[in-house]
Amino acid sequence: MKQEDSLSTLSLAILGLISQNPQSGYDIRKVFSTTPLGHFSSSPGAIYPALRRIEANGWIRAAGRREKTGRPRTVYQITSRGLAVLKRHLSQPVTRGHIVWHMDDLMLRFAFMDQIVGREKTLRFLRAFASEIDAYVPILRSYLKSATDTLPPCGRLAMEQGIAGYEMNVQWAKRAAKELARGARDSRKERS
Amino acid sequence: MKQEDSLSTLSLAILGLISQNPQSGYDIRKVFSTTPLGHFSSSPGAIYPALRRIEANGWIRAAGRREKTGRPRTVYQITSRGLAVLKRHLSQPVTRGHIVWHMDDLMLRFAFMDQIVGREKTLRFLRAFASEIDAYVPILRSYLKSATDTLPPCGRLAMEQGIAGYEMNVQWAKRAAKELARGARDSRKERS
DNA sequence: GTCCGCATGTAAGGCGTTACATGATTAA
DNA sequence: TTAATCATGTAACGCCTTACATGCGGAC
Repeated sequence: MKQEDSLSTLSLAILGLISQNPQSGYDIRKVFSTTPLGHFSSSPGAIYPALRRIEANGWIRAAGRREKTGRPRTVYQITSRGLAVLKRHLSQPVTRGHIVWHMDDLMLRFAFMDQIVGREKTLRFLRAFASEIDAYVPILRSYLKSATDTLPPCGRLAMEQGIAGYEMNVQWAKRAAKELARGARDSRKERS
Repeated sequence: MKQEDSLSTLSLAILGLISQNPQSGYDIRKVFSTTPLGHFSSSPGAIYPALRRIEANGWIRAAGRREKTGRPRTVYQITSRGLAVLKRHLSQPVTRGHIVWHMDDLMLRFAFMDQIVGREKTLRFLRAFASEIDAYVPILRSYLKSATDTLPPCGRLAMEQGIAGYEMNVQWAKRAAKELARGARDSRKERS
């Protein structure tokens, strides 16, 4: 037993990819090693055991070996339980803890969110993301101000880099929300 | 045997802190849990074993238990071998691999660099950092352009966030280099 | 004398890394 | 046939996480 709703970052990436379309371990490795999503593992020693774990939890299942072309592959597809877990994970609220310690997980959630839980929730996510950071940045700033005398110059600059990163994320999230909202309006228009 | 020159991120953080001034595991935990450097562990199960490993490598040594006030502490100080390892790690060239997979290590290196290997090398580091990213961003952009049709909208936006982060880092590095160079000039003037 | 905070630790488990191993298929 | 590529795996190791344990000191 275990299998709570919690997903490691790698499991999230794999489950998200498989949810988009069924694929094999090799396919996933290629995505990780050839696309910029590949700030991930991509090593067989990470991927295949992870697939086993996810399968053991009943979140994916092997759907037929081998293609017509020849070499045996194992293509996995997501199960309904897997989809439920993914949805739950993607629906988690954005907390300060996520902002500070799990930014990578947040971005991954965002990347899959639209297709799994819909545009509406994605927009809410972006707003929560931006406002959590907005609340956090002043704290960092005030720490920086209070420590600026005791900090070595490079320590201060390193902190400024961190703050600049957070501010960039706020700007990005606002822009992204605008674009996605516009996209939603457009597609409503198209449908009508 | 092992103990090559490679330092895990946590080891680097700990060794760097101890190099600045001798301190105990508890001190380090406080730094990690109370300052924004604390996107690190801070849990005893991480810190104390790490201190043991570092000590076993001969990079730090316990320098007297207990303060005058009472409670027994174990204060560590860096050894000459530890300083050599730290210097070697901080002197590594900046590669694309570091940019993509180990940005946290790079920033940590930067934070300690000034005091350990000097202003000159720190400036060289910042320039190399900026130019490695400058060379990488166009690759990301061209990938984005080529994949923009097949990517879901959120996938594209997530990639844009990554690119924006890299560009922010370039700007930051240039500004930081300017400030540090100015600081160097000023202190030369003061000395004269 | 009890309770809380300081300071250090340990044990079990999970997971990623590196490196090696294995078969099967296609191209030369 | 040999080599290269596809596709999947395994074993050893390192290290972090979580959770629990322990002893001492000061405050009331």
